[in-house]
Order: sequence, then structure tokens, then C-alpha cells
Amino acid sequence: MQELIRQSSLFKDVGSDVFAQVLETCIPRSVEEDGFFFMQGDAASHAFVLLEGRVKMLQITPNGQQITLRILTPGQTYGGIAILNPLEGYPATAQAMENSTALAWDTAHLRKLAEMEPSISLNAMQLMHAYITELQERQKALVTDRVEQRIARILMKLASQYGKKVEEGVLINFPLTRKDIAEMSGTTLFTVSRTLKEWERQGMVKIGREKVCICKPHGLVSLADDLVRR
Amino acid sequence: MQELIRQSSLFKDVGSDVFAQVLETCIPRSVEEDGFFFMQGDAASHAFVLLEGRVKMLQITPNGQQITLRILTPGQTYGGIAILNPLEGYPATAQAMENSTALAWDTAHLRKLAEMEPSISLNAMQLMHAYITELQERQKALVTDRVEQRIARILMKLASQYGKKVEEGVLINFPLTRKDIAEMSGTTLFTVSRTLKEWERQGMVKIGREKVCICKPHGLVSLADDLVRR
DNA sequence: CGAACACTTGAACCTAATCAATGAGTGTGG
DNA sequence: CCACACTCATTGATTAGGTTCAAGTGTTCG
Repeated sequence: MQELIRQSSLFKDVGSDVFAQVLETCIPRSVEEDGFFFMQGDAASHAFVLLEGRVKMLQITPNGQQITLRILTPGQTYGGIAILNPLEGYPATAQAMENSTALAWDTAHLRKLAEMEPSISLNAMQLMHAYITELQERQKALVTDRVEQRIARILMKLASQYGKKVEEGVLINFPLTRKDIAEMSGTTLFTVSRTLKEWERQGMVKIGREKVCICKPHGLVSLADDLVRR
Repeated sequence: MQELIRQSSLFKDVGSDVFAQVLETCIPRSVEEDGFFFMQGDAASHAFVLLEGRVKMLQITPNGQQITLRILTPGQTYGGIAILNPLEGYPATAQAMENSTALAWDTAHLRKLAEMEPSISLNAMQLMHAYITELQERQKALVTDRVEQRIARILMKLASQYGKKVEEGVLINFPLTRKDIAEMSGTTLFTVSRTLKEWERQGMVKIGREKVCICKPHGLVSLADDLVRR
């Protein structure tokens, strides 16, 4: 566990004296499958480092449609925004995809820690910067790419993050429904289904219920990067 | 000028002793119309506060399509990412829309200043947070809204930022082409043209060459928020 | 005055959403 | 262990919403 925190993007490079305080001030927090760590707009009172499970960051539109922003695995930080004053609301909702455990730090402690160890602030900024870059990439994709390319991108990203080598290729190593993919790529589950089927026909992927395995990564890459006029 | 910096989101709340240093360490930087302060991917060596002019933050796709992320006016901060180590690239390009002047601070100075005055770090994070929120909003709009709603949103935002009361309504107070609007709302200049014309027919806006004036803000709001099934 | 730029408009086309019906796989309780 | 319910997935038909392309009209400016 200490290992995970030490490697977390928020507390890496923290000196051992301050790190002791980091450990002291944390609060464990468990959430069951489908439960929430926090909801979009809640006062941002805590930052989290995930220990176990998987957590989905998402937005919900007024008419109930969901947009999945990212999927987190153990060691990753979320809600880092809490280092600011807690009047800020969380910009998204954090929902557990399976029973999950995290450690939490509240604003007051975070700020005290950040004062002792400036690298924590820098780390938080680095996190935010990485996230901004990702959001911008995604926005670009939404505006300029066709759905097929967006799906390809999402699959490659998931594969690089959670891929597991199996004999047929790279398997995305957790249950992933067509709907999940649709919410990540900004389309409908129907289109995802059709697209995956077509790719399977071409031998690029192998699909099953809540399962995707990429056989020809290169094929996907060339699809995603394709400069096809649209 | 000092006033502008004092009010800038990056250096607000900075004590007068440190503020003196802020003034000392800045570098003025002027860019002509259509010139660049920096390009996406460049090493993020400086943060800027705009003094005069207008600056467009944008992304360019491999096939030349542009996406306008935001338009900056005097007093606003950009490239704040430079407070991190300069290995990070700027996540977007900053282009002058007219002859523009800004003040710049480099990473080394920024970090020294931030060490003396922790509120600078917090301010930078606040900026990033605001930007993240905006990006997420926009992403939500891209996925769930129809083009008409997105255009309505963009116009309202521009009006609230740069609107000027005139007798017919609220005028967006700088030259703004259909293409500009298209790049901000993720559509084509044709669709923008048609949409604006239709709105003019309904008396909601008045349009001219590089000019948009909103006559019935309420009409736009209800369009943007419309929960129309699509 | 001519060239460049901003805008408009119509027609054809096309992507992907929507809706409806059906099939396949998984889990649970009797 | 089977039947039923439930969730996840497929597939086809239809259609709306927007893009693309082409042609033409104003406007501004050197």
C-alpha cells in the first residue's frame, strides 16, 4: 500500500519525513460497485488515491446521457482538485465499477502537506496538465474524427493501459460492454457493435460478451491515424 | 499595466514585496496580427499575461483543420503551464488575432516566485481547474448537443465575455467571422451561416459582415438548454 | 478597378442516430 | 438442474442532421 502511494503521481518525490505525515493524515474510504466517491458539483473536499478496484470518472447530462471521461486503476489519483479551496466543485463524478478502496486526504491536510513539500503542488499541476492535454486531444477527436477512428483510439488507449498479452493478441483485461465503449467514444452502443463486428470480419479484433481482444494493433493504429478525407 | 497584472488570475493576492519581484522579472513580448506567441508542443518556457490585443488559443489537426479553444482579452493568463518544468509542451497554440502585447515570465522565475508566494501555485491550479471545467463542458456539448445548440452556447459565452450593450441588443464587440464561430463550435461555416440566417428570420439576432448582435438573449438560452430529444 | 475576402444558397450525399425486433449468454431460485 | 429473468449484443430499416461541393453575391481594401 505504501508502495502505491509512493508511486502515485500526487505524492511521488515526497521526502520521507513529509511522507510519514502523508500516511498519518489519510482516511481510508471504501465504495461498493456502482457506488460513488463523489458527484460532479459536490464541494471538492478530498483528493483520492485508488488502492483497489476500478473507478470511472463521468459526466451526466441533464437528459441522463452519460459521458465516460476516464477509467482509473490502483495507484491513480483523482479529485486532486481538492487541494484548492473546497468551494470548487468536483468537475466530474467518480463511480466505482467494482468494489473499490481508496485513501483520501482533505483540503486542510493537503494544503499543509503542500506547504511543507512544494513538489506536491507541482505534482498536482502535472496531473491537471496531463488531464488537460488528454481532454484537448479528445475534443480534437470529437470534432475531426469519424466515429470509427474514435473507437479505434479508445481501444488502443485501453489496451495500452489495461492490456494483457494473450495468444490471440492483446486482451483488454476487464469486463467492458459495448455501452462502456460508446460512452467513452461519444457514440451509441449500436454503432460500436457494428464497428467491432466489421473489424472482427477483417480479423483485426476478437470480440465476446464484455470482452475485446486486439489481434492486429497496427491495423487499428492506421485506422485511428488515417487522414481519410471525410 | 500594474493594475492589469495585479488583477490577473495568476498574480492576484500576491503580497506587495513579492509583487515587486513579479514586475522586475517580467519580459514584454509583442506579436503582430496572425503571429504566434507559441505553438502547440513547444517547450513551455514562459507564462503570459495579455496586456493589449486579442489572442486565440487553438489546435491544428494533422489535416489542417483548426479548433479554436478560447479567445483571450487583456488581463487574462495563458501558458500558465510553464510553471511546471519546461519539458512539458504547451497543450495548444497561441495566435494573435490583432497586434498584441503581453508580459512573460520564464519557468525559473515563476518557480522562484511561487516558492516565495504559495498563492501563485494555487492561482495557477485555479486557472487550470477553470479550464478543465470548461473543456469538460464543451466536450459534453460536443457529444450531446446538436450543432444549433452549440452555436447558441458559443454566442452566449462570447456575449457575456465581450458583449456590449447597443440599442438593438448585445453586440459581440469585435470582428467575428462565420468561420471563427464554426471553429469554436465544431462545425462548418456553412452551417453557421444557415443557422444565423434562420435566427435572424426569427428576430433573435442581427447579423452583418463579421458581426453578430443578440436581440433576444432569452431565445438563445432556451435553445441552448433545450432538452429536445434528438 | 481588380483581387481578396466574407458570406449565402442550393443540391447531393452520407454518416451515424434512432427505433424495433431478436438472439445469446449469465445468474438465480425453485 | 432447468426455467425464467435479465443483461448484453446483433441486425435491419429508416431518417435526421450536417457536410461537402459548386456557384454566385456583396464588401473591403490596396
